[in-house]
Amino acid sequence: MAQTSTATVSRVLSNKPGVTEEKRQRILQIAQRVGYSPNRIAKNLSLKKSHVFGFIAADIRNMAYVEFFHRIQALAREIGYQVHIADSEQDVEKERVNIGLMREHRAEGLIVFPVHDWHTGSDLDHFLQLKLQRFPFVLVGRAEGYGFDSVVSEEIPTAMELTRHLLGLGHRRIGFLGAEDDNRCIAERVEGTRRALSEAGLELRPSDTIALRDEWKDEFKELLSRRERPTAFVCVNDVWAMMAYRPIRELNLSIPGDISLVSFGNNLWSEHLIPALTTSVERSREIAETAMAILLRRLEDPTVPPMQESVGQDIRLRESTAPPPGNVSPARAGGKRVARSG
Amino acid sequence: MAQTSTATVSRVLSNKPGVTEEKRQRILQIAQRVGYSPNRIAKNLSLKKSHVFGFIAADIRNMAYVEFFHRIQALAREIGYQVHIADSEQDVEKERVNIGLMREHRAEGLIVFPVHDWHTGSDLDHFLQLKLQRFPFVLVGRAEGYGFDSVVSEEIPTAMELTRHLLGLGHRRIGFLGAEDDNRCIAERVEGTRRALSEAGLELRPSDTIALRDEWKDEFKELLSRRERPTAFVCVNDVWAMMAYRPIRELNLSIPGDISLVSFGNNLWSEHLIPALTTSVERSREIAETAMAILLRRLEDPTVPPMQESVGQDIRLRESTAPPPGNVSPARAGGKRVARSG
DNA sequence: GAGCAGACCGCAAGCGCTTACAGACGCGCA
DNA sequence: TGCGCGTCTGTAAGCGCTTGCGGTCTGCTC
Repeated sequence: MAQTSTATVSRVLSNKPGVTEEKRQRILQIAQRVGYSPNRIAKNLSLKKSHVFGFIAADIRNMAYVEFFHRIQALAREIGYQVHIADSEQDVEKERVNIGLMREHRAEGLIVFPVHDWHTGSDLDHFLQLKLQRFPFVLVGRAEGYGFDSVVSEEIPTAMELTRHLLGLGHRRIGFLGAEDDNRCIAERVEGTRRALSEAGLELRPSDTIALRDEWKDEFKELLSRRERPTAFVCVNDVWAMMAYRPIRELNLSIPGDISLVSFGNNLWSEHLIPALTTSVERSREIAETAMAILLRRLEDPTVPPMQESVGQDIRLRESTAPPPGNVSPARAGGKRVARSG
Repeated sequence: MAQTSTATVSRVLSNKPGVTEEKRQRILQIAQRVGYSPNRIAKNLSLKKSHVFGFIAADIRNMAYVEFFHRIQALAREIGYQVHIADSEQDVEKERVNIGLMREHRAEGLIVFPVHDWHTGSDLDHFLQLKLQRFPFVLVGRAEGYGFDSVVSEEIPTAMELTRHLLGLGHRRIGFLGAEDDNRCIAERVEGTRRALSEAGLELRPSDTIALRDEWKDEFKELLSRRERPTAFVCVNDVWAMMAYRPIRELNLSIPGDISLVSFGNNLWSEHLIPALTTSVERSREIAETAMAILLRRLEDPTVPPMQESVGQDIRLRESTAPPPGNVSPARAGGKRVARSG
């Protein structure tokens, strides 16, 4: 307090009207001089608003989040919000306490990548409770059947599109790398592959499906060594695809000469692989923006019905796909693929 | 307030002694029943402690942070702290406002990856000011000459070790990929390479040094096409290394047959490349732990002299290095490299 | 010159918690 | 019975801000 009341100071520092220009300047100057920094904690307490959103990640180390988080963060900042981040480390229990913590910090809304996608038993109690209490939150990455606000990436259509690309090149036997049952997202990728195949009167054979397991590499090599084997694989993500390069090479098979590979979830390196990998790419930025939009909408009107959005993925055609050996695709006449994209 | 004063309630909810067991139980039960969630904001205000550390990243999208951040976060949580994260987006001005915001939120300490490593002009004013005000903060990733608390990754020794590995294989002309002058970390990598070479009586020729520029790829190919050319390159990071694979391949040269490649900063995919890349790997976890330790130390005793730690990097020998063509290394008798590691 | 609107400004209450302090109570002892 | 002491509990004053309300002052109108 320099020469005036705290009320006046408060008014100038919050840009409220009703203060003489002269006083305003004087106060600002003093504030500047003494290096005054307003106490947000007190401000928030007083305003009964925290200006905080919570972001709860199932596993923060999954880089897939970085772009997403970056965008959320930027959007939040634009409207003067901070985002608190918490890591569930793939543990439902931690997820639960994270939610509790966020509430203690009076986060005004939550954006969460849940640990589980197929909720069994009590795994979703905490979300149901949130919903019950009208606490604004949006689930991302995993669709839900409980009327939660959510945004997901379209897995089935993407899988179908990738598979159709292979079918279009002339492949007739297509396998799947990295299947898992208890993960909805992955299950959907398998499902999409299956559907596209069955559209073409083909099927995804169980024996052509390699699941996540320690011995996958041996199984895979064994599969590749058979006389009758797939000429292309859909990989569940590009880490799997990348891992597949080596056994294929070790069997003296070539990509895409003998085996074509497509995968999900473009990471920035997949274009640098040799051959560059054909992948889908999640529109993280758009997902983030959608999630934020939903949250804000919910905030301004808690009564709107559940919002469930899905955003598509883009396909990047690169070098890892070509017609199967001994076959010339209807579309192209052999030779080296030149498609490129970033 | 159920049947007692707020003071008593406060005491039980903060696990303070001096409350009859009976009352304690009753209060806990009521709290449970009404789903009471303490207001951290008020608590912090009252305690005059925020229980918050700030983490300011130069560019959050740089995945190199994920492991680091994860660890910081975990450590902070263990002692009941939250960490607020801010993104400077490679912009000093944003860095400045981020610091301001953190102070408004009364963060008790800051961990920052500064935007610039070689501070010029006013780029470090804000840090000097922090130091002046005894505000606890630690700079990471970039060494400083101003007596700031800091922890860095050892670049020069690592570069020397990588280069010595190449020298040990018999390489006599070694180039550098991705040089940059105005970045300390990169400059140190160049410097380390240079030193190791001069130890061996060799030099790093300017013409063998490819800098970050749009035309780097053409320059690189031109260099590779000369009769006299390097037989190995040190790459400034593994994205560069990965990008180098292609032009080398396009010239029908092989890795490591014709050209050996080593690089810095192992990302999880570099082992999946074909051939797998020999790289160094930052001990992110250790860096995080060191940074946190320094911060805590400073917190408990603001007067200790500046702490500057450096943590080493590990070298992962993989497949991208071999003796130069027409040469048999003293250590090994040709053939295929089998070194492997994760 | 009295009355009044409007612009400024300060008082003080209040945000939800903590905690120093003092009161109430039970106990043992002289 | 009276006193001192230790234990438990409530009162109230803050923490640093916002803001409704009422007071003061200026300048205008009639």
